[in-house]
Amino acid sequence: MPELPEVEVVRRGLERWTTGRTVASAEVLHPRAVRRHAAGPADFAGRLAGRTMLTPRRRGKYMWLPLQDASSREEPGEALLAHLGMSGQLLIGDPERAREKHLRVRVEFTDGGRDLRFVDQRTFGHLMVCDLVPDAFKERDGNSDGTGDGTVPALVPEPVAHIAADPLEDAFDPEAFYRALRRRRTGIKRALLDQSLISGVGNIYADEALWRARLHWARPTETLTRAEAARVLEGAREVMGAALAVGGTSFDSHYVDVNGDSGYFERSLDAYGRRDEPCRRCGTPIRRDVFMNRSSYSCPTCQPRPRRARY
DNA sequence: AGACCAACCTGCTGGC
DNA sequence: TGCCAGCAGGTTGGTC
Repeated sequence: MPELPEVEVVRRGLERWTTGRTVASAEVLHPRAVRRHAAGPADFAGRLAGRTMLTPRRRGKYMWLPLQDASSREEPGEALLAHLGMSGQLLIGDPERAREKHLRVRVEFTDGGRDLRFVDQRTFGHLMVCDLVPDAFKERDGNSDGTGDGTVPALVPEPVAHIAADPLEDAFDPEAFYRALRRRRTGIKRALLDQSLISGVGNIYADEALWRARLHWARPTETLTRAEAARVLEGAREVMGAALAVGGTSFDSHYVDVNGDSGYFERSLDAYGRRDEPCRRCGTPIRRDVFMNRSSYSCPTCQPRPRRARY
């Protein structure tokens, strides 16, 4: 699914509903949902039982809940890590309600209240319990990413360590991003989707950021000027911030918050999904190109194809 | 090292 | 009606 805004919507819901609650038991209904948990489903469930969930964090499209032993005050060394993939949902609700068709993992709490469910039709998403390791960006601080208490987490889950900061974190370094772009020999959209360069941006918001920056998706990264790179970054920040403010983008019932409610940003999209509809700047019909077996939407007038294109 | 693609899944839609 | 191709917001592991 879900790109940064949609994941952040879910993170905020979890913050409200799971923080400080202790797990009674976890049930894995589909082993593929925890395939990245190397020790297997039983170990996954065993590591959750008796642990207390602390304030959820997020970087890019990953989110995680630090796990504290109920009897301990020590800093958490492990976290429940979640990636929603293409169709994953984390839902909070009455534990007695019917089981969803694609329910993969269910977590019950010692207070007997609302349970936490991982529902995922396509099973590209996953959950795992993993170690927290030092954050490559920890020397930076004072962020305002809206993901917590105003400080960059000193620790991140091991699988998150290899991805870059996301553009809504203060830990994100625009100058390093620009240098990385210039070093690459690829197209700007491919670079935007590369989570090791910038995290949180997916197919929708890449197209939206490029539309705002008036750049074609196949523009070679090594030819970007500093000003153009800044425009893309600013476009990404603005569009993801605006989407977050209205609950994210929901084309269908997959992309919902922890209560199952959809966001409203679809109507504000300027490029994505608007094939043949008029560009909101110049009126030219938006075109759709196939690239990497996925769609790219752009305005032929505002975003002319570069002479030297990179795919 | 960096670039690129196929693979991993289920379900829905549109064309024939 | 059935069947099949195409499409869907992501990441990885492998090849070159």
